[in-house]
Amino acid sequence: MQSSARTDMTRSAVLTFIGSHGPTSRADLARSLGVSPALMTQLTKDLLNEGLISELEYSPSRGGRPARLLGLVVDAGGAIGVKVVADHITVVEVGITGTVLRSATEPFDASTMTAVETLIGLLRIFINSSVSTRLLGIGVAIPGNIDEQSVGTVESTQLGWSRLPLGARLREAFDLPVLVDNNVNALAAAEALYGQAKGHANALVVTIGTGVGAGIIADGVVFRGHSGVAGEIGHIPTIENGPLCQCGGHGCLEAVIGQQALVDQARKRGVLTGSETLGVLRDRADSGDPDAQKIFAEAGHLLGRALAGVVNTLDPEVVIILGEGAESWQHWMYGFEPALRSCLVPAKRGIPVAVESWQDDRWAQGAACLVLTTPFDEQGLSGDQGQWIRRRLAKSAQPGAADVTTKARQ
Amino acid sequence: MQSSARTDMTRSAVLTFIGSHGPTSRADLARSLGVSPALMTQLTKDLLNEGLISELEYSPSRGGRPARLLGLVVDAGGAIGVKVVADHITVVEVGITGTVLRSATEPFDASTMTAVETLIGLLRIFINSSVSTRLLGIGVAIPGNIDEQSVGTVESTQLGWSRLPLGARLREAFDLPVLVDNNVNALAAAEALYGQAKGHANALVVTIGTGVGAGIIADGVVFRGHSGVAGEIGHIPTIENGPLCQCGGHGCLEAVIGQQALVDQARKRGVLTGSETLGVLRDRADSGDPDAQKIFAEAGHLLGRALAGVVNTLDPEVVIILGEGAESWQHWMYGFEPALRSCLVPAKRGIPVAVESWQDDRWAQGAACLVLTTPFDEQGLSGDQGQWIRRRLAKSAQPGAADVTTKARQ
DNA sequence: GGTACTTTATTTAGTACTGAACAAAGAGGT
DNA sequence: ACCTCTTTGTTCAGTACTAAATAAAGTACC
Repeated sequence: MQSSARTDMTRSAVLTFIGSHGPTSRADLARSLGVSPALMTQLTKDLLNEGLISELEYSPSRGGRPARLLGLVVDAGGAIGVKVVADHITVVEVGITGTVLRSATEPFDASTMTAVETLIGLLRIFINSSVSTRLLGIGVAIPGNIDEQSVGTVESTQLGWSRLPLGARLREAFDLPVLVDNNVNALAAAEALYGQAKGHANALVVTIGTGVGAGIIADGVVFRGHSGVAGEIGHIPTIENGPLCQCGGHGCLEAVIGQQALVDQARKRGVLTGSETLGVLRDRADSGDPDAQKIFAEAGHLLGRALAGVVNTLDPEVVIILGEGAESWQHWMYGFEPALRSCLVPAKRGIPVAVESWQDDRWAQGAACLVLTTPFDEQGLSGDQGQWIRRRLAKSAQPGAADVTTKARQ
Repeated sequence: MQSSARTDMTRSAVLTFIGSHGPTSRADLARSLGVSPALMTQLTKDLLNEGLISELEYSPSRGGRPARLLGLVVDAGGAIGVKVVADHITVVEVGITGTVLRSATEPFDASTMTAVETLIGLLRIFINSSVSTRLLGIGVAIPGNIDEQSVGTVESTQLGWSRLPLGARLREAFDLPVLVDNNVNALAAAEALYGQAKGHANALVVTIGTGVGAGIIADGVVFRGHSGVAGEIGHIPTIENGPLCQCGGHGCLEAVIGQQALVDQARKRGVLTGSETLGVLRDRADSGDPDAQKIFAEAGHLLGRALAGVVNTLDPEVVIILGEGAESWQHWMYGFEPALRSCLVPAKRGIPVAVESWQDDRWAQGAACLVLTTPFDEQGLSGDQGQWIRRRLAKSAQPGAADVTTKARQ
C-alpha cells in the first residue's frame, strides 16, 4: 500500500482546500480541484476511513440532491510557524485548519554567533509541548531574501545574516520539512488563506512599519518574481532627490513614509523633540494636534499615489494594509484615500482597501501556512519539501485503519 | 480511437514546447513538461506515426547515450493572427513553429457600423489563400479590454467598440477557435515565445506609442490580473497636478510621455510650430537640436523612474521596450538609463533592458501565438477554446497513419 | 400526486500515466 | 581492453484518473 507522489498530491489538495474553504461537498471539491467526481468518491472514502476527514451535516438543496459536507478532523495534523525579527521571535502552532492553537513570544538576539543554536533550543522547547498528534513541518518567516527556497539560505541585513543555510540547519535538527520565506510573503499567504484576501485570487498585501513592503497574490498564489524579491514597493521612487534610503537611492517610498522618516520629519518641523519617538507623535495626532496629524496625512498621500501605480499595474481585487503603521491609519487615511482614488484608472477606482490591526501572531501563522500550502508545487521552489509534507500527511492516518481502507477498495 | 481531453493536452504540450524551444530530445521533453520518460516514449511514437514530428540528428553526448532530437513537421498546422487598430488591420499566417509565413496590411475603419462584417470579409480573403494544410485557429489583438476571454467581448474606446462580442462573431463566421486578447498581452506572449523574453519566466514588455502599456510575463505566462487590466503602467502617477490624462486623472505617465504629450510639450517650448508633428521633432533631435533632444531625454527620465518602481515591484529578469516610441530611443536613453538604474534596488540594478525596433508584424504574430499557447489552460480563461484547438491538432494527422499507430501500440 | 428537471454521489469499464528495471550508447579512467 | 559512470530511451506491471451510465434525493410545476 505504498502511495505514489501523485496520489498524495490530490489527497493533500483535498485536505488543504477544506482547510481553507471550510466544509465542502464532494461535488464542489471535484469542481474546484479540477478532477472528476468519481475520483473524489474514492479519495474521500479513503480519507474517511483513515480518520482525516468526517461527514458533517447536509447542505440545503438548491433543486437537487442535497450535498453532504465534509470537514477536517481538526487534530489530523499541525504545523509550527516562526516569525524571526532582530530582537525576538514569535512561535505558533496551528491545526490543519490553520487556526492558531497556541503561541509564544521569546526574546532573541539575532546578531549573536550562536543565534541559530538559540533558535533551535527555543523551538525545541515549544515543539516538545506540542498538542498536535503529528507535526507536518516548520515554516519560518524572515525579514530578508531567501536565495534558494529548497535549501533555505537566508540573506537578511536586518538580522545581520548572510548566506546562512537556516533551512538546512533546522531540517537537520528536527528531521521535519522546513520552509523558509520572506515575512511579507508569509503574511500574504496567511491573508490569502484565512484573512481579508480569502476568496480573492489577486490581492495586494501591504505592510507599513520600519520598512514598507508588499506581498503579491497573483492567480491564487504568492508571486515571488525572478530572484524572489518581488513586492519591494518600499523602493518605488517618489520624491526626486528626496531623503537617502537604506538601499542607496534617494526619495524611495520607504525613505519618506517609513517610521524613521516620519520621526525625522516631525523633529525637523519641531513637532517632536530630539528624544521623543513615533508613539508620541501618534498620541499628539490622536489628541488633535494638527501638525502631527498633517505628518501622517502627508505620508498617506504619498502612499496613496504609489499604491495607485501598483494597483494599476497589478490589477488586484483588494488591497490589504497592515503592520505597525496601520495603527495610526485613521490619520494616514485623510491623505491616502483621495490620493489613491484620484490616481487609479476608472476600472479600479472602487477597489476595496481593508486595514487590519496589527497582530504579531498573524506573521507566524503565515509562516505555518507555508507548510500547509506548499505540498503542491511538486518539483517547484521548495524542492522535495512538498513531497515530504505529503508523505507525513499520508502517514498521519491510524495504521490500523489503513487495512480497512485496502479491503474497502477491493 | 477517440482521444480524451487529457491525452490531447500533453500531446499539444509536446508540440508547443518543440515549437517554442526548437528540436528537443525525449528526455528533455519529459523533464520540461514534468512527465515520465516512459510516457514520452509512447507519445512521440504516436506523433511520429501521425507525421506531426520527425526524428532529426543526434545531439552530441555529454557522458552518456546521445540524445535523438525531435523536430516539428512545419506544415503540421498553422494559425492566423490579426492586429486591429483604428484605421487598419495587419494579418499574418504563422506555422506551428511560430514563424510568420505571410502577412498583409489592409486599410480598415473601425468606427463604421459594418466594421465587423468588413473585418470578416478581409479575413476570409486572407484565409482562402492559406498555405497551411490545417488552420488551428484565429487570434485577435485589440487595443482595449476583453471582458470574458471565452466569449471575446471587446471594450475599446480607441476603436469605439463597446460590449462587442467579436470572438463569438468570428467563431460563427469561420467555425474556428477564436481567441481575442489585449494587444499588449498578445505582444508579450510573442516576446516570451520567440522574442527577447524567450527563456525568461519573468519579463516586462513595455510599449511606448500613442499610449504607454506593459505586458507582464509572470512565472512563464501572461499575467492579466483580476479584471484583465493588469499592465496599465500608463496610468502610474508621476507629476502631481500634471497634464490631464484620458483616464480623467492628472499627471499619469501616459499623459506626460505619450506621443501627444511630447508634441504638446514641444509646441509649448517653441520647438515645434502648431502644425508640425512628432516626426519632425525626431528629425530635429536626430540632426542635433538640443531642445528637441531634451524633450526626449526628459521623457526617458520620467519613464525610467516609473519603470524602476514597476521592476522593484515585479522583479522581472529582463525589460523589453518597443512600440513607435522606441524608434527615437537613442534620445530617450540619455534620460532613461541613469534614472532607471539609480532608482532600482541593488539586486535589480543590473537588469538588462532590450529595445526592439517596431514591427507591425510582431503584434499580429503575438495574436497568432495565442492560438498556439492557449491549448493548456483547460477550463481556464479561454473556456473550451483550448480543447477545441487540441482537437484540431489531433485531427491534423493523416487518417491513414492513425491505423498504423493503433496497431503499433497493441 | 405524478412528471420533468437539478444536483449529488457511486459504480464500472477503460484510458493516461508512473516507477522501476533494463537495454543502449557513449565518456573517462586505469 | 576493461571497468565505472552517465545519460538516453524502452518495456512492463500497476496505479491514478476519467467518462458515462446510474442511483439517490431533492425542487418546481401542473
